[in-house]
Amino acid sequence: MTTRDTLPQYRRLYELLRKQITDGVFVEGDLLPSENELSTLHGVARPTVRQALASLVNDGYIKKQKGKGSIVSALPRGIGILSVAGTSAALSSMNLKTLIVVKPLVMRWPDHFIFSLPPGIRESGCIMLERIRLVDSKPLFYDINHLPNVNLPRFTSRSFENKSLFDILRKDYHIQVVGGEQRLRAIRAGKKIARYLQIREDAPVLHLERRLDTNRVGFSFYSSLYCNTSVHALFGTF
Amino acid sequence: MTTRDTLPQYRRLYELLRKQITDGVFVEGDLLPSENELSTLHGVARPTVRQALASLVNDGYIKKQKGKGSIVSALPRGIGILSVAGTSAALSSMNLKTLIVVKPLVMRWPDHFIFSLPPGIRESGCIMLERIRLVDSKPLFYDINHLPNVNLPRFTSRSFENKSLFDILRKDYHIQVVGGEQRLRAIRAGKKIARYLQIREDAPVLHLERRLDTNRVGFSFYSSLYCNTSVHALFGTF
DNA sequence: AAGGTTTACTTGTAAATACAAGTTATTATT
DNA sequence: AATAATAACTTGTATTTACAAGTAAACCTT
Repeated sequence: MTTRDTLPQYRRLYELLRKQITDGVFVEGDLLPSENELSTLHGVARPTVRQALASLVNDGYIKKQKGKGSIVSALPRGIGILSVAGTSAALSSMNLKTLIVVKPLVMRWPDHFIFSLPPGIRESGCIMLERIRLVDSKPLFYDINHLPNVNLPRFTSRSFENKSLFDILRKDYHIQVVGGEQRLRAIRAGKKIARYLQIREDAPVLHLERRLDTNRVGFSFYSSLYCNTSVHALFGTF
Repeated sequence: MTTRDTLPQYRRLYELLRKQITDGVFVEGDLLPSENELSTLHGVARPTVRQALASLVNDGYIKKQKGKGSIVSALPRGIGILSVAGTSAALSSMNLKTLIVVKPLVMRWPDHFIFSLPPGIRESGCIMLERIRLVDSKPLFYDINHLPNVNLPRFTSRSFENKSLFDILRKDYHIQVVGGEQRLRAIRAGKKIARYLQIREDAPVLHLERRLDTNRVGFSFYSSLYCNTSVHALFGTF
């Protein structure tokens, strides 16, 4: 059970301000109420307010300037690559469609997996999911995801059409990405990648491999993404 | 009026602990001294210690666990160019050399710069710096940096041999990167890039363009980096 | 010896207070 | 009217104090 009643005050203030920003109560360039104002407004001490604001800075919602105030940043935070968010969030403004290449499938972990697996994970196998993301009807990403096959009820029967894997994990399974590791390479497209992305063989392709760590201890999942960057660059803020 | 040339206490403690971690005084899995110990050791209050530790957490050097302590994380094994801080740490363990292609040079900003410049920056020109980084005597990346030519005394006469631009800005000018924007592409190496990186023309190359925002208002600098990822992948944690 | 309990640590949250330092609008001076 | 000084804000740094909550080892009890 989640302790929403016992949520720390600074966390509650963070959630409130975050919602106000995402809901458009404050827009880019706006100044938040000053720390003292927020302090009296919500009946907490200034250090508590500062703790909330520090989290907002950390997550890229605001920037602070000494002597001036807390300035709201641009909302469409294209995150994606460096921060903790999925690729769907980064592309929300675009005409994005998802094509399922391989539906969620329980299988054995690959023998030579790029990342080392935590103990006890390999035994129960993994769930694999392959998708192609289309932007303006042209294939842009091809991504392969591997998740530990532990305590994810009805996962394989879920629909992943035009849905963010991150969102499904967060909303339906209360799993949040809290960090991870990534490796980036520019490679030549092989036969398979060239076919999926509809590009020439040997065309340069971005290959991004990621381990996504979550709030569930020992639960990390893995993403291997191939991206045709000839038209769209991968874009991100951090 | 003399500007205070001393760092804030929490910054100084951050630098000290950071150095001890990168120097191997503390290795992965070690516990740092407790907050109270650090407090009495360095003669600062615990909130000040916590401020320093929070920065170390933010930069990925440690992880904190309630009831246990501050646990030193593993240093990035690859080329940690994607992390906001701690780039030099990743490189220090490797046989890294830097070759200056173009020494820091004051010039006009390029007419068609990839990023839009803040107001008042274009007028005073920019400092450009081109380098090639060699790992095990083989060129790995070629990077072009543009910095605003404002209030950076003696910058052009500094040595950048085997030194991180981030470190010099942070330590000598109190400029810290607080965020930014990046664009990633996989491209084919042109003549110039192929020569600099000693690879075949048309070989796939990673192109990373970044705007680095700092704690100094209006002071952003820019980096364009070409990387041969055939041997080493670009590595990052988040 | 094995098990649970206590105790002494650790970090997390929160408050009140103080002053430094940057920004901006107002006021006073020239 | 233009300029300089001032006042009234803002965030930044730092201390002290207090208690809550998680961890682990020492301690008892069985």
